[in-house]
Amino acid sequence: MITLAEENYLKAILATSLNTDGKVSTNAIADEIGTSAASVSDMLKKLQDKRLVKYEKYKGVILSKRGTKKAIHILRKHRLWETFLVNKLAFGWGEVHDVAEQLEHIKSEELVDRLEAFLNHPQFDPHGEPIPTKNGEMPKSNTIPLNEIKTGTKGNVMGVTLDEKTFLDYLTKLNISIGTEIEVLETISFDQSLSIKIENKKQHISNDVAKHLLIKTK
Amino acid sequence: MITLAEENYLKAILATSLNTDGKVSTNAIADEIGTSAASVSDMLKKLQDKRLVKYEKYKGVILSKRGTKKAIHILRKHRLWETFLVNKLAFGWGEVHDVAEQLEHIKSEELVDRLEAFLNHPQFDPHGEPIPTKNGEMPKSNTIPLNEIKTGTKGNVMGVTLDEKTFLDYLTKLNISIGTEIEVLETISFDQSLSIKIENKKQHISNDVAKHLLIKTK
DNA sequence: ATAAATTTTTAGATACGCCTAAACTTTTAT
DNA sequence: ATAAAAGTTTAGGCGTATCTAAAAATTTAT
Repeated sequence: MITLAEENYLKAILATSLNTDGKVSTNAIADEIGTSAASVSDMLKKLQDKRLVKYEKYKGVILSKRGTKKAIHILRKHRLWETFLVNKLAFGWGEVHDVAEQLEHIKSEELVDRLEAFLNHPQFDPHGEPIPTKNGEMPKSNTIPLNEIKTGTKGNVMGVTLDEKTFLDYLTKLNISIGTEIEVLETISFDQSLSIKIENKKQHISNDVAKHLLIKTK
Repeated sequence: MITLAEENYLKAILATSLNTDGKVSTNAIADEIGTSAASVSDMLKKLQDKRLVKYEKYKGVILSKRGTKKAIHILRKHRLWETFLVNKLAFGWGEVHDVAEQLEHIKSEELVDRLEAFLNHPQFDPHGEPIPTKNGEMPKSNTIPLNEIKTGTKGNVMGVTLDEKTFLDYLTKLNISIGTEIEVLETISFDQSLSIKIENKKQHISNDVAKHLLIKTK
């Protein structure tokens, strides 16, 4: 049996390895989880014993095949629940993370499969992140950040790459949500900020905002 | 903070006190939870310290006001989730209990309220049990067991009072589910068994089955 | 290349929740 | 009324997961 704490470690190792690509350090995991390096050391030994990670003292850790499968399954559940919360229960973008963090640990294959079907087999969650399939594959999306699309072209918001409440609240204020059509009218060369059109209304956003919006052009 | 184990004890004490009405014995709780009497003793002391129960050594335990509120809230979540699983995810009667037992511990007032609204404020769960309101009130239903209704009258199944897989599976076989209309044709005085009519088909059931079917007559 | 700084591990403690065995209360039977 | 039976609590121990402090290994700087 795999415990709740162990599941959180696997998830943290996966998340960290996606950023750094490769072996993950004890401290990086401690930061991600918000615990001490000592606790991480302890736990890595246990995960090693259960063959969920490959761990060498002082050298870092990577997920084993089994560990990767487990971690991706947790990620799958997390993103399906987030989709449920936003699409069915009308939660706001920023409010779902904590609840999904609890729901992702519910153990029932049947539940996950039925939930996925109930949501009509979504490929991406409300933040635009890919939802792993039952087999652990990641759907690839052909989106690009808004600040990289050509002036004069239109596209639809498919997701965001920043999960901060202040950012998501600002998007709501700008009337931007998943699916919103945006046209880039002009790019200011001075600060790379953008003039855009949403539902026939002209608006102006910083490059910093634009780069976190994933757009699918037609 | 109230732990998962503590929540399970509160739920068990509530469930047991509903059957026996009054003080609950250590052994009764141990049976309900499936643990030793010693563990129960331990835990009752902790719950006492947290003012969730009123406990006197060797004399039994009852829930405090705060404990009752907590326990009813857990029951509310359990029954709302069961309703979700059956009504939205098309789970069968017998399959939902274990999953609901996990879901009931998810902590988020917002989630519970939105879930309730999403389910259209149901008053009874798929087993016919009342779902406590946000204030902790229990909806009253005017149902009576099938073995107590007059011969020759009709009614609809509103719920069951036994939550055993073999029983629920047998009901499925008999074509009985929530809402099914049943007419009592005859009661056999020898063994109190019943001849009934469901969708124009005559069937015969034991008194033991009939007494666990809650009927609402028109 | 050696010392200093950083990172990581080990050691020792604590809280939770469970267990078994033994001791103690209460209830039941004679 | 007393002994036996049943029920309950205490004592001691175990596994999980966490912490702080100290030791060890690795990396960085001089």
